[in-house]
Amino acid sequence: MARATVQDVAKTAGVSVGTVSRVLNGSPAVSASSREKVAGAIRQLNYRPLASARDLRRDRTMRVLALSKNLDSPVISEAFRGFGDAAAEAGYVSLIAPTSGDLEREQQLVDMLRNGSVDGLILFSPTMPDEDVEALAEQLSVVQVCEIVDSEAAFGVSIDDRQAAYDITRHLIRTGARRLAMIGNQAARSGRLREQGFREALSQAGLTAEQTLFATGTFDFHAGRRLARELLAMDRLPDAVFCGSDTVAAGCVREITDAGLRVPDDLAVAGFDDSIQAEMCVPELTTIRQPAYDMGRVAFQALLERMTGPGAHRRGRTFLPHELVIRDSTKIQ
Amino acid sequence: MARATVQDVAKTAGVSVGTVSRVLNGSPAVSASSREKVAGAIRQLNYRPLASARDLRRDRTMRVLALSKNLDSPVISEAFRGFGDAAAEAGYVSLIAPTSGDLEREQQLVDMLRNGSVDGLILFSPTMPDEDVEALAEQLSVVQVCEIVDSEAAFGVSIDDRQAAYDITRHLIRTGARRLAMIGNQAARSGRLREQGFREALSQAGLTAEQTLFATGTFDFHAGRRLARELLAMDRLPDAVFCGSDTVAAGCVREITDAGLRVPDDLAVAGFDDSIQAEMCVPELTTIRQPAYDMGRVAFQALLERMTGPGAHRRGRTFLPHELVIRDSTKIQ
DNA sequence: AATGATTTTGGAATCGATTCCAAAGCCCCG
DNA sequence: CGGGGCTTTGGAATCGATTCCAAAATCATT
Repeated sequence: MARATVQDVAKTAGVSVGTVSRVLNGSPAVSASSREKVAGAIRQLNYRPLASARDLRRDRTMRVLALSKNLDSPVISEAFRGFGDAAAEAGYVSLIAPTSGDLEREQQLVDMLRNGSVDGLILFSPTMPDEDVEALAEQLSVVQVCEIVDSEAAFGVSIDDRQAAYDITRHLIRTGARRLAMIGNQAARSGRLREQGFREALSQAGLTAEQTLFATGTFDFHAGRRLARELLAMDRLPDAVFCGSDTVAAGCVREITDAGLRVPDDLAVAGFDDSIQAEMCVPELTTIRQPAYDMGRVAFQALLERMTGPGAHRRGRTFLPHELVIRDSTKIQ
Repeated sequence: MARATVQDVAKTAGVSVGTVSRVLNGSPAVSASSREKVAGAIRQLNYRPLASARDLRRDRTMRVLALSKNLDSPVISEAFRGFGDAAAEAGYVSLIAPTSGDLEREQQLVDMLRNGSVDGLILFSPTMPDEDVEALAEQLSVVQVCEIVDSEAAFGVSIDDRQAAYDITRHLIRTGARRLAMIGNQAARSGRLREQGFREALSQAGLTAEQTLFATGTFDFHAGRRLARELLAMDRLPDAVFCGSDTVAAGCVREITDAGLRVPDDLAVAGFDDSIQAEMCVPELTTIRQPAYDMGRVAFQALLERMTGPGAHRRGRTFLPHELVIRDSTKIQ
């Protein structure tokens, strides 16, 4: 029992393929009686228009794709939810694919945009070099989220990572910390911006970083533990450590606690993202809330504009407001 | 600058479209000189075959899709990694889309299989009724993972949830627990199987459940806390509580600890999944390891068989071995 | 050099849905 | 009843890549 085609429906309904197509696409130029006959035939044959044929003719797919390294990041999963909701409202199907940081896999997925498998692309954390992102955005509909290449061609949505790191570092200083350390991720552009904000806040207070550690491989709970161990091995402990993510901060807190020290009394810890991990941690983490859901929504809006909008593409970045969330992993006042 | 077509490439290379297509598809029936000319033209025009045209003609897309409620579950993200790796090895592109438990969204995504946007579908946690899954699997290539409808037509991969719950409950009993409680998720088929295993282990030991609580909305950290509060309000505390997920167990541990009680001395806690949360928890959780990555791989293999295999489809379920991971949230010996 | 076998090529037909154009059908009004 | 305008319809052309068939080119052999 092969798939029914528009021809089969036309024959069954006793009309022409043109009429069937018109019914399918809600054209008003169809009589009620034809509409009914076609609807009946469609039901009878369990007909669905073949996507590839439709896409070929229409020259668009009504599908958009998001690429990220991982799926298990709370920020990404939340941003994708916003993206997906906005996409659905506009009649688009949204898909996501993890690249695992593998360039070849990423290329294969980006090719889906190049070969018209999807109409638009969201990049969360590209592995490819910046100039490739730029070249891609030059021709096709691409929007970056969280990690943004500062480019003419590409459009991006994120928080102001530098400012956010600045804000939370200032909070650490305000609560009395003088010897500050940082555990960051230099592999990510956002990580470098956060380092910058961290250093600016310090130098503005007349301080310098006591220690800055950067993960080499993954930036996760275990990395947090490992790097915290290095902090604990220092001759004189810092007062506070700013971590580039909640997950890493949680690892940090865990290692400190296991060593018999107390957070925040012996060593304050600050995270980033305000993911569920910040609340699961004991003590709960002071962190920066990223408006991930909204970032996703805004990203889709920008993508839609690029896909359908007039020639003049909107460019540059959009920064959404972040929020300092103060909890018990840092000292009071 | 419109997209180049196979016609353009043919003209530029000075050959026919047939030859271009043969080069694209690596047919041996092309002379070296033609091959070179075509390769040059492709590079010059930056040509990519249009997916929709190719898919239409070939009647397949080399794309597969996975559907799940959420993205942020560690089991799902890991299973999808296995699925994606296996897919890539076979030359398929794998995509994932969250449904948010919304039936309409799910239908729209399932339609991607019906209308040939993808060749196969993996279902992690369908929202649609069982008979719909079955009807779908009757006609098209569908494989279930984790949550499996026990059907003739559908093929599925999971662990033996009943047995796993039985095993971990027996461990609780072995370590001295007599008054056991459970916090589960009756909304999921796997949750119901786990409840069954829990009860079987109890009755085999001549015990009955002291308390069984089920989440009504989401099954997450906060739900764990909320339900743990109910346990703590009982006249006489249970010895141990089996939770249907690590995340919920973590919430449970947190609530118990905040109440000034100690895990496992006052109340032992067991989780499920062996996700990173099990290690982030203090004390770390005794739990059941699901071979999520392998489940994903096996699921793709099954899907591939359904997509390309001969008429006789493999049916039924495949159970992969789980593993009891003993940590500090349960008593020793 | 001719013949046959083999390799390589060109180009038309095809996949299925959409769209455009012309023709047919309908309605209304004088 | 005829004709101008409107609605509705049929069907061919189209989107771009693949594939099949026949023709052309090449090669080998005598």
